[in-house]
Amino acid sequence: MVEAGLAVVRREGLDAVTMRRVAKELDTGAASLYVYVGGRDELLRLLFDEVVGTVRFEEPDPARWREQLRDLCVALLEALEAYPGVARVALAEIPTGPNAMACAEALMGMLLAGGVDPRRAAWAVDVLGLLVAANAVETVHEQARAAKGATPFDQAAMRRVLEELPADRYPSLTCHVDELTAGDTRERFLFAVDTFVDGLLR
Amino acid sequence: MVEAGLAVVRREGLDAVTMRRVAKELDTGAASLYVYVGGRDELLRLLFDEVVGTVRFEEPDPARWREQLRDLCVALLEALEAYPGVARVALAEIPTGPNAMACAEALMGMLLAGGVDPRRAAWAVDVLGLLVAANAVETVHEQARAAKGATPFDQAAMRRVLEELPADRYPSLTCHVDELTAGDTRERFLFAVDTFVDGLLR
DNA sequence: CGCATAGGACGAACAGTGTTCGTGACGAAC
DNA sequence: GTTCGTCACGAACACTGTTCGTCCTATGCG
Repeated sequence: MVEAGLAVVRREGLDAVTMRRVAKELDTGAASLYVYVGGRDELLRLLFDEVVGTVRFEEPDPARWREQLRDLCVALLEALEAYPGVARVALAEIPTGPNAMACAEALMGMLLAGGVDPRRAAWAVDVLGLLVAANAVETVHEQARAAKGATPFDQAAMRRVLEELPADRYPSLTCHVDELTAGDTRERFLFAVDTFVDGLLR
Repeated sequence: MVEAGLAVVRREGLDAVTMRRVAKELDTGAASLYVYVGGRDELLRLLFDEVVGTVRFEEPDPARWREQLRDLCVALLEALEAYPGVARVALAEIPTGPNAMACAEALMGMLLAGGVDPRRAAWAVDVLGLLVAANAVETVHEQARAAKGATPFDQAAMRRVLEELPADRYPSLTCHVDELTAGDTRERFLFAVDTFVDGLLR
């Protein structure tokens, strides 16, 4: 059943995951699903945890912790991007599924291995999760627009908006249009994670 | 009309902002709204920009730029928290309203005043916006649960989840329950912003 | 072997949602 | 006074999540 839900997400996105749609995927009626799952929200939570469960990670190694942390964040982002919209579930409420907890455990372990003190490490786990989820959501919307509209990237639209801004009221923005539209989502995501970890190390 | 929408948001949250509900607030029918606004999405965009427009900020001052940046982020967060759910609009797509752009302009100006090079500053504006929006969404959900359930804070629920975790599979998490549940949302938000800016300064 | 009972499956219905269409009413211009 | 155009809006459409009550099956029991 989770499998059927994931198939729908992969093909048509999270919004297409309605009880009737998933039921049709299983050749049954919508009401039958309520025997196995409490409701749509619970189904979405299960889907999210299943997606998070697809990422594999290694034991924290003090010698390579930063690389490991980076890799884990990227792997998480890629997993969430493969199932468009699922990241929104993580923003709706703090995930507490077993796979999500395993991921948090790994993040925490890596930060501790890096010598970050427990308090800052604990809060950093939260922030990193937020960054991954928020970035995944943004990427998905970009993909959706790319698939529908003519512009392959959202950068063009953003550039147009910036160029039409009055230069007298928005001097800093209009002076740096190139910088503001530079880089793809992956680069920007790595920038966010890397500078945040930089900050963790003072 | 935006005013009516904001009144509904303030009292009942973003989910209560339906076309029929806003129409009733204006003593008219839902169909009449489509004369002034393209659809629900556009209405939500207008609401978001209006909320962002309530925050006031000063000219970037190289001597106090970090304090100014912090204050602006906090002001933004508080504005979004006052209108529960509106922050979700910013996560659904990159805001391009005039007030949002003015805010981005101010952020960019402060970062540039602080000597951050334009490229990193441009990307940082994005990340800070994401952090504010994501944090606002999280706070709202906490407020909603506090208003409905018995637990005044979500911390108790989180603590319960952590304490029921098997210690052998989640050693780092179960060892640091106190750190993971410490601090309120405001503290955690300031931590995120401050360490990110720390990272910007190497 | 026959029957009863429990449990899952599911059609229909309810109360909503965003959006559109066609009708109506009101006011202004000629 | 008549006509025209613009705005207002009730009703309808195609959906949504969820629940209720019925039906059918399949298994355990006598």
